[in-house]
Amino acid sequence: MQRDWFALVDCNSFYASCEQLFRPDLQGKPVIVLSNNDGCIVAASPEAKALGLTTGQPLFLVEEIIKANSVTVFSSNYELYGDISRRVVDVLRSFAQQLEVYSIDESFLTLPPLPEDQLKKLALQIRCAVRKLVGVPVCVGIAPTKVLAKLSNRHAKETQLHSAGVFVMPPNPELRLPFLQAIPVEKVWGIAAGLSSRLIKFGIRSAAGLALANTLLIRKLGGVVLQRIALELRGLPCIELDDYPAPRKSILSSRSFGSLVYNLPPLEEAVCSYTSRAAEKLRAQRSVCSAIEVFITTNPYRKNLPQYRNSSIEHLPEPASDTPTLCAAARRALARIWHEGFAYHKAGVILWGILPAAALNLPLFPPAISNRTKRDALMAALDTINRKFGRGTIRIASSGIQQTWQMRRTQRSPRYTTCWEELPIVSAKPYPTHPSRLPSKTLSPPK
DNA sequence: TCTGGGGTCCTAGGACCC
DNA sequence: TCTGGGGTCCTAGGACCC
Repeated sequence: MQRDWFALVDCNSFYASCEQLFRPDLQGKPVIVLSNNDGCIVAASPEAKALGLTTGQPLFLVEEIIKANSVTVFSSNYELYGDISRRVVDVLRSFAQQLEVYSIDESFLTLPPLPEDQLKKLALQIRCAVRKLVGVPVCVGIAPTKVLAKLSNRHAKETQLHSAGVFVMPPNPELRLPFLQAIPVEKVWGIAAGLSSRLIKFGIRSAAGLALANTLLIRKLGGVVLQRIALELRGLPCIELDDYPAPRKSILSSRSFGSLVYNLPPLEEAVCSYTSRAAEKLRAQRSVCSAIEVFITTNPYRKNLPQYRNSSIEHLPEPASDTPTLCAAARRALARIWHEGFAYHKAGVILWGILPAAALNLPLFPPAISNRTKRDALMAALDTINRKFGRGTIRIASSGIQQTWQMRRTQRSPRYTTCWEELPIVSAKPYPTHPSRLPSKTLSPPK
């Protein structure tokens, strides 16, 4: 029986593409997007990559390249990227039997068992549809397994000029072998520095080497995880499509501060603010949590300053999801670990012991209007208002007003598609009579 | 001066149970 | 005098992903 195929659709330099989408003047130019707090590069357009700018580089190390080449720099704008991502997924759904949103810029699709040429045609249609309906470029890799689809997509990206950004892995394993031989083992999905150095010690250097390696050796070097990867490389699907993601088992919210924090009050504000965000995510998946962990840390890169990091877990008397209860618990945990005399650089909270809210054991004879009912109603109202008018429209007072610890986002673009005040303005000019006088597009951010 | 944030899965080892 | 074997659950830590 012929099996379905897997397609991996991956947006090219996604965050940079989102920025270019509303700034046509930046098409074909070097653009980078920074991590939270404007710290590292998290996305670079192909033109920026050509200058040597890559994901993960700290900004301050590449300032000269940026200045010398007039690279356009953006702070991250997750409101925008999240919205564009949803639009891409909407388009992809119309092509897929099943779809798994793997990350903000990647989705796996299952496709029916079609001949190779038809698969390629379908891949081209997907690519064109996303480009036309949303506006961002994507590459499509198709293969019999997810691990091979990842490699296929990588190949499509690397050979975009003559592959048109799509690639279908040959169905015949023997024809795939030369392709796999050219791929270094550390480029395979699921194999990072630790595993690859162990594999290389045993002479397994390429994807083909891993596909053909002895099963016992694979098991010894990387357990069942590596074995699954090896089988997938041989074309045997072991990693299923996850089209109904389970609710999160832990929820983390953390940030580095815009500047170092020395005192307890601003640290409490930050912890309450992150707790509010985590609680919001918790309620969005209709769950409650049983414990909350708070962690704080100094800046590990500042070797000249005294270093300290610690965390503490506060167990709740009964599972909860309301912001005031969780904030109170978080502050108790923070009080246990805070020490004077350190320059704090980052804090965060993690919600543990997550259960469906519906599974809560309620008292046998609850009062007509319990405290829980009131809290649930209050939180539902708060979430509704914040969804409608923007995150943080209503927030708990202990998360602070000034928020001096807030992260830096000095170069953020407008939230073009999710905020009424920041909608792009398109200005039209009288149509010129001669083609040589066609104006460049004048889509511009609002002033 | 300046170095992100948010997850998952697996394994080993200990506690505990019958 | 003789003191097993097999299972589950939980947790911490590691490795990996984007």
